[in-house]
Amino acid sequence: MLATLDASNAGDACTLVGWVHRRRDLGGLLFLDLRDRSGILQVSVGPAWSSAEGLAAAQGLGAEDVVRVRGEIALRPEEARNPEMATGDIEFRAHDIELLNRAATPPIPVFRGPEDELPGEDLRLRYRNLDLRRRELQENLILRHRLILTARNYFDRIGFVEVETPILTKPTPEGARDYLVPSRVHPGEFYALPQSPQIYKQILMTAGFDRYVQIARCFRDEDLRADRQPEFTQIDLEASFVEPDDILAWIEGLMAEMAAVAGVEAHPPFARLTWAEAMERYGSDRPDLRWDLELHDWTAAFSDTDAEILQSIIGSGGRVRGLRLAGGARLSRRQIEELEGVARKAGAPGLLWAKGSAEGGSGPLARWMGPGHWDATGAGEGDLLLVAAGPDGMTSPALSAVRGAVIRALELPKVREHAWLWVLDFPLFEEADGRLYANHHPFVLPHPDDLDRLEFDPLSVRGLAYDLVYNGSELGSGSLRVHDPALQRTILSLLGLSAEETEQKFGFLLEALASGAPPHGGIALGMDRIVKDFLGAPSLRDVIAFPKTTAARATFEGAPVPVAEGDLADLGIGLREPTGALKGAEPRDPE
RNA sequence: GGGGCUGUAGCUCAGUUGGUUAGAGUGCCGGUCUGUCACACCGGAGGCCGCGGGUUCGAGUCCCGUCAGCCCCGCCA
Repeated sequence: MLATLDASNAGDACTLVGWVHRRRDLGGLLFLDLRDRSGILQVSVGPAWSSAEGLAAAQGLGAEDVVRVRGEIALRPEEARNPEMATGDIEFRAHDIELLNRAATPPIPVFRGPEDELPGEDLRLRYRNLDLRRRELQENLILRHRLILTARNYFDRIGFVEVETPILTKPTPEGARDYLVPSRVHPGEFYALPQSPQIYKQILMTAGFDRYVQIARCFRDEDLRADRQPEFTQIDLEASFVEPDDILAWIEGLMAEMAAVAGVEAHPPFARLTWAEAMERYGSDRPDLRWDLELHDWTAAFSDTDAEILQSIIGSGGRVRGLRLAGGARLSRRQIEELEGVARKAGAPGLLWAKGSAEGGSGPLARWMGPGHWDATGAGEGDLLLVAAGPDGMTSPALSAVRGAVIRALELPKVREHAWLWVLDFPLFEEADGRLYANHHPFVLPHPDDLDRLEFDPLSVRGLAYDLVYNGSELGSGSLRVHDPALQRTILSLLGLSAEETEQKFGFLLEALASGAPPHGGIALGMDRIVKDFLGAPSLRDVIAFPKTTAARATFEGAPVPVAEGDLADLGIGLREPTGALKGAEPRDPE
């Protein structure tokens, strides 16, 4: 490894291999920066120590050529040392140079000068092998490797067994769209790629693998985001005879070890909020607690208001909630309008605001406010109130979005650099289109205190579920699971599944639960997000070797692609609109 | 499915109100150069202005459509 060499190696004769990173030809003297995974070492080529063939070979080299150099490690002359460079005290005096493989002039540069911008992301993905030669991406992937290794060692040490589960699985009726895989042997029938190993790991519990872990690849056919890829990696685990605190403690221990590897601070035990507290104080189920700004409920204070709009909202069960920003009055009208835009985008009809001033205040809300209201909100001169009124389902997401925006607008100081948080007791169900949906998935164990309300007030039932949140990013999600087949049937029927559907779709799970299933629970952590957030990288693409584009394409190899009619026929598949399926990705080198 | 931003030389970008022959840096090619390290200097090649249509005497520039990349909403049990 080139960059592990230093002055102590001076005088060593050896052979080095690597890529030509850059060439500086001074005429009589010529320098090559030789690169490998470890870094860069300067190779100097000159008539005093290089063969005529070596000189000639060096003159013909270009960026990214692969070479083998025979020579000797030497201390650089005092005045030619480069303190900016890890190997800047030494150089490699080449005797002979052998070109192992010529590189075409790279379409995107691997070398990046101090003021060079990165090439466009489309090109970086199209020529991913070149992009991956850059030190930054190499370090990201190496950190990822070390984090996975840390996790595997950690779980091995505390008695977990890694078990692989199938990639060809059964389609799931709820949740994300499945990637489907046609069966050749059974034309017209399909496997699905797993959205997670959820059911398999529960079945492993019934099989007696009481501590299971897997670095599992998962697939969801949904639209992408900067923090969402269609295939991703989870640290997936499940254990029998556990309480939530067991899982939380294990994960806190894991995160402390992984964070240490990445140079991130994580000091268990982590903060805990119930879901209800998180929604009340931050309007979000994954609040970023690097800032301590909280929402307030001023419904009581405004119950006597003359503002008809507030009166009618309060009268219909809505609440008046908002943020108080010390010194926020310095925000301009225009900046506040931008915050209103943020609130509207998050579903609020608007945002009421008031600036506190010596004259009594200004802004649309201020005209409805008397001294009692100012006292109740605690706002004084120079402060800003941002208020939303309505049902919690509207004000929470709106004010959460405003909270984030105003933190940026006012550049509020962080109270901590690394904010770890558990969010507990999520509702078991949510309601949409007049029916129930599982909030997390249908296997979450209801909170024992709420069990008696399951059938007549299901929306009030909490689950024994927990999310791990780091700096406002959801890193993991888990729960205790239902192990009683009767309870599981009840929950599936609440979700609208008939007895027949239940048997057809989940019969194998229910059968396993009826075979002597231990109480069990687990969690799944988003491996890609952990690496991304530990690095502070802007996108998951920076921590995945071969990511997909936002349109779920792999542009390096060019997937997906249309397939030949005959291949489809073998699978019993006919295309409805063959022309539509044939547009798009073209093979890269169609020879 | 919807909204937004971007697309000009291999790469990163500039290009005025629509007006002559579309520029810069870098890379590439050729040359000079013995201590460079973003080497320096001299010379050169390199353009379907993403693609298609429209408006106009005239379009890189305006309009419509489309493709690609990115960000967001929906979606992500």
